[in-house]
Amino acid sequence: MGCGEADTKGDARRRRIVEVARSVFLEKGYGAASMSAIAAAVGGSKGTLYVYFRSKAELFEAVIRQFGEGGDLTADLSDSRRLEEVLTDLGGRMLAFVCQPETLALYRTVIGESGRFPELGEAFFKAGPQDKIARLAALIAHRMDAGELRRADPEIAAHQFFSLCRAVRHQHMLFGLALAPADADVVTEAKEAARVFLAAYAP
Amino acid sequence: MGCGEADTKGDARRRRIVEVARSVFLEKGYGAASMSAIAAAVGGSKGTLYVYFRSKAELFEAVIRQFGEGGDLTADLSDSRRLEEVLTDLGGRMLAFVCQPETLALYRTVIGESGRFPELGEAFFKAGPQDKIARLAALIAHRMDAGELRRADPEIAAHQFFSLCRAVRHQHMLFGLALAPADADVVTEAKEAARVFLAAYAP
Amino acid sequence: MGCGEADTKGDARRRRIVEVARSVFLEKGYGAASMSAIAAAVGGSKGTLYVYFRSKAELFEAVIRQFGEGGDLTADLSDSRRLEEVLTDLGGRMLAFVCQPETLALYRTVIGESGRFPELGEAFFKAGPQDKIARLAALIAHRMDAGELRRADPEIAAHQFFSLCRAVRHQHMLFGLALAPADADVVTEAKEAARVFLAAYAP
Amino acid sequence: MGCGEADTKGDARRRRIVEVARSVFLEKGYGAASMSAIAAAVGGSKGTLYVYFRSKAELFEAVIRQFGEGGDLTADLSDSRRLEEVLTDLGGRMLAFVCQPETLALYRTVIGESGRFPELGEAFFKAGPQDKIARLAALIAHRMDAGELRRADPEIAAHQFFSLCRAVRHQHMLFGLALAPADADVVTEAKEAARVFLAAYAP
DNA sequence: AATGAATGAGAGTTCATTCAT
DNA sequence: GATGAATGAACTCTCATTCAT
Repeated sequence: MGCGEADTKGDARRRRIVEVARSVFLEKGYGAASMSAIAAAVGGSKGTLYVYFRSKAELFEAVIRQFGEGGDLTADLSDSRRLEEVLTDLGGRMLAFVCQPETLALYRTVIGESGRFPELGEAFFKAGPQDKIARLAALIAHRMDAGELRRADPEIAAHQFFSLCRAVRHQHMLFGLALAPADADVVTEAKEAARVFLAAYAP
Repeated sequence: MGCGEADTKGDARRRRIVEVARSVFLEKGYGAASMSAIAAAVGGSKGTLYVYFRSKAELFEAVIRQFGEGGDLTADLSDSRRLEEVLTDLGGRMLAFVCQPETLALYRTVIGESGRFPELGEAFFKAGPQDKIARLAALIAHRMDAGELRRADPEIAAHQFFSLCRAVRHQHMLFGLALAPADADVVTEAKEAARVFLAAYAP
Repeated sequence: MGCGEADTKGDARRRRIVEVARSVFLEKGYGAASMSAIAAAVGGSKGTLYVYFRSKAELFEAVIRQFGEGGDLTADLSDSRRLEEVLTDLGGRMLAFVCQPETLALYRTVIGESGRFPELGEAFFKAGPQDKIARLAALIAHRMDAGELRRADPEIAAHQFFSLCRAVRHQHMLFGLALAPADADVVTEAKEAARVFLAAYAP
Repeated sequence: MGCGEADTKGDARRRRIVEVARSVFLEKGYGAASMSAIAAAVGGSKGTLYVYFRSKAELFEAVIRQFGEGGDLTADLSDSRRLEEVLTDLGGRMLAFVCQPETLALYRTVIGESGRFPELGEAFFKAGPQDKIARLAALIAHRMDAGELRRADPEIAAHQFFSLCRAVRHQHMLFGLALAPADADVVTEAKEAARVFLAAYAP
């Protein structure tokens, strides 16, 4: 009453639903996750889910949107370390994030449903990968300006760097062919990606 | 009976079922594809499907296994063109293949279900991508032997090259953010991948 | 508080609910009209409906009861016009009223639910048709006394006249086979009903 | 096997479903009759209903269509009795039929849903009342030709006669205000209708 | 008096699967 | 081998109703 912000009670409930739904969706996939199962996991009734979300698809979307915030991958423009170090660091963190079981499960689910839910793939991409790519691209552009990198389209370059990071391990994991990497493996792969990238973009 | 090889009639039926099921699975995804729909598309009865496959999952697996054969991506070791040309050609063909709507749909479906069907992801990977990577690795090894490329792990290099090819367009398509590329776009992207790759692996 | 008659504020609210509920019930029918929809149309919350009415059925009943007041069909005993004219006039007004979309919708709804809500059919009939029939019967009795009509049961005669008015057009409309009649059609049908009636009851 | 007509087994099941569904629909009305209840009454599973009918609405329609066949109301053109007798007989049979509880329940249900299922009202009317009216109109036309009735539109006349038959008792029953009539009451009302009708159409 | 979050039963419908023919 | 009718469980979603605030 008289407070500045909000409907905190309802919001808390809503947040809790999204959180629980996330774990169910990621474990079972969109199709196999039932609203009953989610309601049971939340500890409420099915009807309540529909008080907060108009449909299963809408709940799923909320899960996806909330997920984009994960993975703190700030690329600091003023970072003064040698570029190789910066890229290895950034690539390593990104790779460790996307190899986490939960992230991987989400990635799989979103890709699996993108054909039928086009807005969903878009929402996920914009909430997650796009942002990270944009920040890396800004860093790359910065270093191009500084003469440390050959001039080229920084966004394409950013895509390439991230793809190189995910070229082996993550690709295998996507298909269930590899387990989560140890920290050392992540660094090795990021380093290798940085090496290829820097050779190609040396000024 | 009395023939040398096979139960040809039953085999033909089986093949037809797999073929039809593929199109249904790819269009709707595993969860949303119903056995009824498949039976109707085959032109037979639902019961018949169960004569050939013990369950929906088994039929799905058969579909995946049969799929690996697509995409003629032979990398000819004796190809005498300059490596840049060979890579651009090969990368372009690979990219064009994986951007086809059907291939993309399969890719999505397999990735989407890999968490729940681990053997399936493996079966797909082995029947498809692995083979192509192995052939490219052989080519790369050959050129390393010839001194055209710096010595390194040829399999990792192969993964990197394919990842570079798929870095932008295919990545976007996976999430439904881009339409299928024109032929020229494919070539451009393959060329760019070859450029980065060759810079990194110059002897 | 402190006023002579009533809880006027609550009464106003109650009246408003009934009014809004009517339109919803008539549009959707009893079964398909949801309390949510009614609450939304009223602009209040679902809970409020239950403050004024113990159940959906009770609200429905209130709607029906309030409806009888429609249709100004006074039959003036002292009307000195020729009986044919009076009947045509009266029959025409009645027919026009019952062919109105809202009246028709109510009629359908009440009839549809009369099997399960017997008090409801009765309430409607008494609030609506019965009254009109009684007034017509009084008029007919008056004219019988005056020797203008053969002596007979005036109530049966009244029923017959109204049934004759509704014999064709309204009957078709009930089943969705005809649209609302133009004014001229109404007059024609009322005139025909008066003709048959007068021939049968000529003294 | 090798028989001339039909799929008798499936047809029998289908007929049984329609028959059972009819009793449930008439007892509860369309909205309140659930597919579960119908399945239970049939003694099968809900899924089976959907083998024979694509939806609840379609099953309902089948019920209505099958109902039209009821009520043997042949009007024999060569009937040589006096017209009054013929009409009393015919009107009485019609009235007895429409006052049967089951017929009345159907009538109510169809009218109640006609606003939302316009094709349904039409289907019912064409399968039932229309036919009876047409036959009576033919009889009336025949007697007009014979000079026994004043010349006029025979179809309107037929509507009027049936409406006169239903003017009192049936009208009350529709709203749950009267019980089913005894046989004698039916005859009385039919006779009265015939009297009014003949007075109006005397040559 | 008014709210609106919460409920749980039950709606119509679809499905993978079975089995007698 | 092929069928297709039958099943019953599970699905998403809606509803009338209640109750703490």
